[in-house]
Amino acid sequence: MSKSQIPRVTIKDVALQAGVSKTTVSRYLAGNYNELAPKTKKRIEDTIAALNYRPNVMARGLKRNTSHLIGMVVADITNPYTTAIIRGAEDICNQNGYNLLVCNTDNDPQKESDYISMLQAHRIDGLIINTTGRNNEALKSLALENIPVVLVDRKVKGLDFDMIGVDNHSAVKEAMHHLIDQDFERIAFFTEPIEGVSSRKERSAAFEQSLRKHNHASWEEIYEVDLAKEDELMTKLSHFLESSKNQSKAIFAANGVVLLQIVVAIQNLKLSIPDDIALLGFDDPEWAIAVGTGISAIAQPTYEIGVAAMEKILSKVKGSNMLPQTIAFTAKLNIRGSTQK
Amino acid sequence: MSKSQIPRVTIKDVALQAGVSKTTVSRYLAGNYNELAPKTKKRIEDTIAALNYRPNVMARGLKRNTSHLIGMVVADITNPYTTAIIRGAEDICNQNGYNLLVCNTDNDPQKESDYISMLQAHRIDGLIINTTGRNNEALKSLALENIPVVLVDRKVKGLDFDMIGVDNHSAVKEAMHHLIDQDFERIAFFTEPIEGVSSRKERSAAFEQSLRKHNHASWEEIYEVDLAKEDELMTKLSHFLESSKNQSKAIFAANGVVLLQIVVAIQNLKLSIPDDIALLGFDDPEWAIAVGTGISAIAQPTYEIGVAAMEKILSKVKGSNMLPQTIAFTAKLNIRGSTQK
DNA sequence: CCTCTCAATGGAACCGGTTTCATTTTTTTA
DNA sequence: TAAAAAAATGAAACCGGTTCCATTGAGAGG
Repeated sequence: MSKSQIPRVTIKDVALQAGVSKTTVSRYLAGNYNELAPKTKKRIEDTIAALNYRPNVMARGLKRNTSHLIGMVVADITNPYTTAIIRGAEDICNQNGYNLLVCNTDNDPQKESDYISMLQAHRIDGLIINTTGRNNEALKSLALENIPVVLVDRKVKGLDFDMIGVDNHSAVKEAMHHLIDQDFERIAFFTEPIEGVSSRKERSAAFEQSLRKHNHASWEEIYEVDLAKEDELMTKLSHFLESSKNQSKAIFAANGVVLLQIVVAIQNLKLSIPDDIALLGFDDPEWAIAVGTGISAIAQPTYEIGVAAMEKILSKVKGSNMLPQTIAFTAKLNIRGSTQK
Repeated sequence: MSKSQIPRVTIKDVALQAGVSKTTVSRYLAGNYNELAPKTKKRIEDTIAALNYRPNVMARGLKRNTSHLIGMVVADITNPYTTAIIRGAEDICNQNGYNLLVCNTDNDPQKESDYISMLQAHRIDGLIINTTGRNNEALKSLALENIPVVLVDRKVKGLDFDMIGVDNHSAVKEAMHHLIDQDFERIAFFTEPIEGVSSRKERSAAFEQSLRKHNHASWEEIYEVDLAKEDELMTKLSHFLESSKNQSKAIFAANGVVLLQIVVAIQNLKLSIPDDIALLGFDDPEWAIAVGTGISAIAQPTYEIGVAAMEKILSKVKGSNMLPQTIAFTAKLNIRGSTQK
């Protein structure tokens, strides 16, 4: 049983009540006060307040061909990295009178594709995306329709879009410098499956490169772990531990999610950080400071990344046609107890 | 300099190309295949694919008076509690062909009010809100326009809406039972300012009541902390510690955010959990298991709360007129090392 | 063969704004 | 004071769909 619909107040109601035409009200709404007689303006103002009128964004959007909606497609909304970016983006978005449509893909290309379609149907004015990298065609079709796209964290080969992220190479290099300084005999790199994800690729490549440059023996110890598979992390971790018995060792976790899983696994194995094993993470979640004597970690300026991405999108929405650029923020290495002997 | 607009393909283009009327295409879009000759259907299908046509949701919404948008207003999007709820809500939302507009208020009533207005302008079909409790009029105006509202975590006096949350009273009682069993001489409750927030009120009330029932001395030790103020937590924590010198003691953190801050503070004071001080939290963030020997915590079924909230909203959007109800999930107490002597 | 149904389709109004262009009113200027 | 210019306002078309109602055509029944 459906409820009776109460008709909402429209521009026509306001016009009638104020004794002017729709056109005049529309001018008021657009803020063209200079075309309005002061007393007319006042009358409309009062009427709007009295009727509690709120213009219908869909009607406006239909005519103007703009929705005042920005789409944000993220791979994992429960990841603190993601939420910090959303927060930054959302702040700027809000300040500019836009709203944010947030979509969570769980790194599933199919979901991502569906979402892009839905967002397109909503005629979003712009899209910020942390993409799986498997929907290039869909993204290109957005671009064809002149909807600006900004990539966050992950760039995609063959797509010439703006990209906001951090300088993964320098950050990893600095961290590795620190680890190598501490003379660990073995250093392993744990990451989610690299596949086509640019940030994972950059980080693992920088890891390997650092070790090679120092002629360190561990340069091949990159473990790719699918966290969705129950025991995979523990299996690979055990493998590393067994192969490095009686050697001093460290693990470099490629992002915050992996870092947490490794901390938990180490806990379960009743090992101690850093005595049995040192640990360093890319991403510096709030809790890193609270585990043991603190976990060394690379902090990304996540809020700023979100801000930058939204600013870029909005400038394009408003007509800028700067060429696509890659903005790489500098990440900060925070050294704590977990990597100090 | 604004770019030249490429006109998007519309229903008219499809109709023309397929050699039928807009009406017929519209019927196809609505899925009324039984009113279509099979070969007509096929022709439209092909044309849509060929032109890569995607119907404009705004045009549809304007006529149908529905946006297929659900608003979600949250107090703190960086809180894992919040993101887990969003994730649950989003999953259901997506499965039903709706999109989620996420707004982050930072617990600021002004921002909340602005957002409700914006969402109203977008003609959202429903609203899920974790409210500051200071915008009752705005929420009532939504209800007046027949837009269903579901409250999450916090109910508001005077607003007869559906509400999804947990049974705070039972959860706190169970946790207190555990703490009292452990014979702590002093137990303090740290919470963000209670103000009008129902969940905070319920939890602190249950805390006090539990202690009174057991004639425990600590029943007045409720500390309200504004985390935005730099030193407030440390000041109040020190106060508690000094007043309980040489006594065994525990702290009950009223939510995950407070819990994290307390862990960090204890860390800074170089105190040990649970030897110097025991700790238990409402909310069981993923990292709780990884701090020290694990932090005892009350886990809320956050994902399920999000799911339930969205299901409730959608059922109302689709016409259900069940009376408002309060759904209280059962929280689960996970006892770990932090409260065991 | 002619009506009668019923399936298939189209025409046109409508949703609530914006925008173009014309018209009315007011002010300025000669 | 009349003409010209400027300011204020309104009528109507439009945005891209949906929906009501009318129309067409084919097969059924008499």
